[in-house]
Amino acid sequence: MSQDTQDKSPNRRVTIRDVARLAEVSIGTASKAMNAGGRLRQETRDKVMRVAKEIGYRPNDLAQSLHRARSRTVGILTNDSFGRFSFPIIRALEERLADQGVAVFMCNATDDPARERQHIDQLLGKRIDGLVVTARRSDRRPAILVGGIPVIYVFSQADDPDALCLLPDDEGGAVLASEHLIGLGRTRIAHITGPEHFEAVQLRHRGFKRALERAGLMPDLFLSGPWSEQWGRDAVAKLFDGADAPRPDALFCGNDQIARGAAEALRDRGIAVPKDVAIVGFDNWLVMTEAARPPLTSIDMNLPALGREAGERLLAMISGERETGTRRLPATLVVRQSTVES
Amino acid sequence: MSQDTQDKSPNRRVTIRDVARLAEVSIGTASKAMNAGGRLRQETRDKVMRVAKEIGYRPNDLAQSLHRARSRTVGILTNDSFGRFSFPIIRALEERLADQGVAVFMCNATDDPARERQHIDQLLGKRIDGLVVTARRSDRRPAILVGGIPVIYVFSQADDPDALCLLPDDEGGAVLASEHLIGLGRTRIAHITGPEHFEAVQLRHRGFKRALERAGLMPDLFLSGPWSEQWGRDAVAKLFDGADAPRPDALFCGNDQIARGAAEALRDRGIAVPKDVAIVGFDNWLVMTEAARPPLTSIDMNLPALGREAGERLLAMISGERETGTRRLPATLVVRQSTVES
DNA sequence: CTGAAAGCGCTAACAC
DNA sequence: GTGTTAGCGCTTTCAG
Repeated sequence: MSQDTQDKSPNRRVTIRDVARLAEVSIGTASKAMNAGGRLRQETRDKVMRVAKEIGYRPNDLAQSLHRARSRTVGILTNDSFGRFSFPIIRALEERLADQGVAVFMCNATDDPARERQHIDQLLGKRIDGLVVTARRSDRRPAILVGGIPVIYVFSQADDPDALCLLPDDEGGAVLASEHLIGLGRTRIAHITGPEHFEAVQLRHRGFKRALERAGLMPDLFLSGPWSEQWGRDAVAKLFDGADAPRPDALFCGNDQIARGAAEALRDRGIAVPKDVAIVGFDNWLVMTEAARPPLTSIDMNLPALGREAGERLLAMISGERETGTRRLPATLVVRQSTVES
Repeated sequence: MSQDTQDKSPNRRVTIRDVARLAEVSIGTASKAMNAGGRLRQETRDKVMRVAKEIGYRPNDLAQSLHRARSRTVGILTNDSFGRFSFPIIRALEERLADQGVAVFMCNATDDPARERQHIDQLLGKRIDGLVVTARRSDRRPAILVGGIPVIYVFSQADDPDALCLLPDDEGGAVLASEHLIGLGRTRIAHITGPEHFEAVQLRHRGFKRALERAGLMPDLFLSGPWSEQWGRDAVAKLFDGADAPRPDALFCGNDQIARGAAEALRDRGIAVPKDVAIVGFDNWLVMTEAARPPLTSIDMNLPALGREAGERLLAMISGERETGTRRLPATLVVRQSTVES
């Protein structure tokens, strides 16, 4: 019994030495047999493999890593406490790396620099081959200084021009949204969005202006506030309960929560969506877009694609390629009933 | 330049040998100095430490792990593709473990058994000291067979009685919700919830019945459907648009989405919440509870507490304690305006 | 109090 | 073809 609890490592302690002994070959031969390389009689190779499988041998990555100077391990440092944006990215990243046998350490720093440093130290101790940094907001952050290992910033930007940053194309997404509304024949389009200090807000605003100006429309309806449904409702009150200025016939919202709030507020006023007013959101957050009445057309930032790309670039950097600069990945328009009658 | 790119490991390759050489001591002495143990002249210890700091020495965890048979590393395997439930758990778990210098490998299996096996193999190769398994639903799953390392199931259950499973107390949460409504003087309480095959649905239903029966009320209003806002709206239609049976004066909903849909549907009908009908949701998902009109009273499963507890139990198991069985952690009631006028 | 040396599990270079 | 051996970086007896 106490034997039983102590001895709870049936196949963990199985070493290549054991395989070699049982297969009646040298330890070097056994090693060669396991790794595809090396000239070996097929017979010998087979015998070794068979024995290895039988006794449940599993090479010790730690020992391997010690030898090659690669741990096949990377770290991911996130500051998005809620996880809404980082989770899809991390998931796709992890998936992409797992395909190459690279495992991912997850660290959450919650915007605490001390915690962040502590995590990085720990990761360096574990000899990670690379590091991915994510954040809640895509505003600039101080670069992380780790001696010599590749770092990549996803959904986040470092203030170092040599850093590689991967971001969604906010401006392009805004153009997509605006042109969709313009294509629908709308001419009084308002942009209701989040706090102006977000770079994403500025970029989306710029895309909005660009699209409207190109179409000969005035991009004069711009409202900035918090990222909440309540703000969506309030903004609609401002736009529609006012005196006599011509009312908007379309809303491009900075996120889906604002869009949903706006949709509800219009509904409360008996204004028909999309007939009287069309709405486009941003994020394509299904719990919002699909539950809203009507379901919301929205811009998808393709976060999983961002995560996959990050994985690929990181692998490239680990194998020696040098990558720098800011790259933006395209967003996509997802049409639902808030712009097009079903 | 090419020198520069090649040589991008300023302090990664610094070994204890270098420290020893520069501090003019033997390598064994240097080691003793780094680790608190061992009898050493303070002077020597200080010199070693100083040199170590100067040249940016950081012990190689891989080498250490090879020696002790502990990697100070655990794996977490998740099947929650959306991340809504698992993220808070993982976050708290990671935090708890990081405090003890244990790093966490994150693996997402997305309910694919082959992928899951592959991940586990990889983790075993990395010699993790323990494994945490999470899932989207808290229904039973086949136990994971890993030779001898501690496994713990969080927000998920294995069909092995020897497994340690940590879950929220669904039944207790339902009692809390129901008693809150009963305490408000409501007598016709309906339970609108998710699909019956979820164990959580059954448990919450049981708690609901228990509380009502104890109060001498009839728990006869039970509606099961999908986990969506739409279902919340539909259920309200069934309950309130019907003929002449006395209408409910309170709704206990299986999650916050259903609760929000119900609140909206009541609003559409001009039924006052909480005056005419009080509503309690489940999950305390802020984007739902706070955006709803009125904001929703809800049951919080305390996911972070669950994650922390998982971390603690896992550490205990790693240091040899034996833990088995299913443990449920208490839920909490969070009161908002859907039950109590502000 | 400090140095020397064995060995954790594995790989790669070199003998045989 | 297969065996031997020297490390990867570190800790830990065991001598001195």
